[in-house]
Amino acid sequence: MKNYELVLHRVEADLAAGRLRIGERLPGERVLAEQLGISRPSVREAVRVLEAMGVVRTATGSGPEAGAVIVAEPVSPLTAVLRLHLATNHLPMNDVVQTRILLESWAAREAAGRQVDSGELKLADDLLDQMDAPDLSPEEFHLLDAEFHVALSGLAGNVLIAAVMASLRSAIHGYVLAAVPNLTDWEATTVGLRSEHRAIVKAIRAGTPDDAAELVTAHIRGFYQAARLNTAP
Amino acid sequence: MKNYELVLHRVEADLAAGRLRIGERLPGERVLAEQLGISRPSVREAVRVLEAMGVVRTATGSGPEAGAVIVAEPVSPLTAVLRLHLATNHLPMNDVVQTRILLESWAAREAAGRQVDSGELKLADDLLDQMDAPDLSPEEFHLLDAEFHVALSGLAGNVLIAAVMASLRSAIHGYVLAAVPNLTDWEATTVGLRSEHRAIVKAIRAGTPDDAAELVTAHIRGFYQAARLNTAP
DNA sequence: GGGGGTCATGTGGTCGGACCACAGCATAGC
DNA sequence: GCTATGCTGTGGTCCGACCACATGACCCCC
Repeated sequence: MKNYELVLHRVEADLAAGRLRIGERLPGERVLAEQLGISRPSVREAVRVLEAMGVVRTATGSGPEAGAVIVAEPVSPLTAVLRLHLATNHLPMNDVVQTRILLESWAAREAAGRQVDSGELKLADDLLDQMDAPDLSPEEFHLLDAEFHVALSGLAGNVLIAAVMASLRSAIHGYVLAAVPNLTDWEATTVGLRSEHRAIVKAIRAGTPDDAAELVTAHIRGFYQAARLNTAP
Repeated sequence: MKNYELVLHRVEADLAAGRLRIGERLPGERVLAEQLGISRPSVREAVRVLEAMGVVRTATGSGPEAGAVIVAEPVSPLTAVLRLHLATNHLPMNDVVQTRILLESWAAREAAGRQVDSGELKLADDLLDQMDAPDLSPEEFHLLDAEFHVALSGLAGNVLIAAVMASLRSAIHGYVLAAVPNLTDWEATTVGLRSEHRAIVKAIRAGTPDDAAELVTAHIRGFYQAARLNTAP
């Protein structure tokens, strides 16, 4: 067993046993090193891994915000894993798109089925209004688009699926932007996407699960076909 | 920008550009440190993160297997992220179960729909035969069970979904085992699970997607209800 | 007594150097 | 020709030091 794994196991056990809770601080690196009988560099390697896993956030200085604070941020590590494995070309873009369709159509169906109240839909509406601005760059448009889709996924009330969706969108953001030139007509594309978004929200509000799921599926599939993103980048 | 992030960006860029391929070796830590003008500890922190992300595998010694070799192992990092966030209690077990049902029923539907050839089903059959052994411990049984479910998910041909499924199973393995005492009758449970497994494979082989998906959904939901695992641990 | 500036303190961030264990390979010796 | 030994390069670990930063206590001046 490598020394830095001692720290990982210790922290995981402390979390599982409730000895460490979100918002609390990890012991200082020097203290942790002495407690476990290992060196500070070994502790640091473990803290780095925990940081990459979205379990701690480190900051310098003093005060309650400094040090290694326990957080629960699952999106960034999932994003990192996906991005890196997309980069190795051993994760076909087509599989990512297929997963998006599966998760998002499910979320839309769930949201429509459980009759979300209009307060939850307000964020989505606001985002759609922002996307109506006439002079958005592709980058700005897609950031709002991603936020909208993530918000929709959140309506289903499943933390894990929402996190995976958010990380999927973040991971492929660069690839999507790079594919914009493949579109024959950017303006026409945005008009279509905008009206499809409105239709999806309308279906969820109306409480018609099958319609909502179908609209989402067609929406995603249509864009990736237009952008020719269904093959490995 | 922290120094170890220099290494991460450098490696990700090299992967994306094809300058680093799977099976190749990362430059030595000392070399990397000098190339980027940073210290070896900083490089080591980055390598640790890459290792945790399933992108490199490190080993001591010399020869082609030693050093930091580029690999593509998405399951272990996903497992680690899920396990850690389950430990923080900010990821409800119910959401994980719901995700399992969604992914696995989809995979079963896909597999049944595309008429997998019997060679691909042989692994699943073999695992089911092994699970018929009369004196399996709960631990052994669930390991085989997990392997069976992961194999099924693989039949759909989506690398990402198969990886997520495998990591879900690994992450909850401990929780499942801990819940075995909740079952009123372990023997009767295994008999039921075994026959359900056979029925699922039969439906896939018969090419009846709706049946396959429905059987998988009932199978998973039934077990978690019996084991009372639908609430946070 | 109050207010503002200054320094002590503790945090992570970084560095250089050193030594160890390990695996493979070149080479010397038989 | 074969074996055994040492050389080489790899990651693994440690030590000690210094830096940048944010805070809070302290002190001086008004």
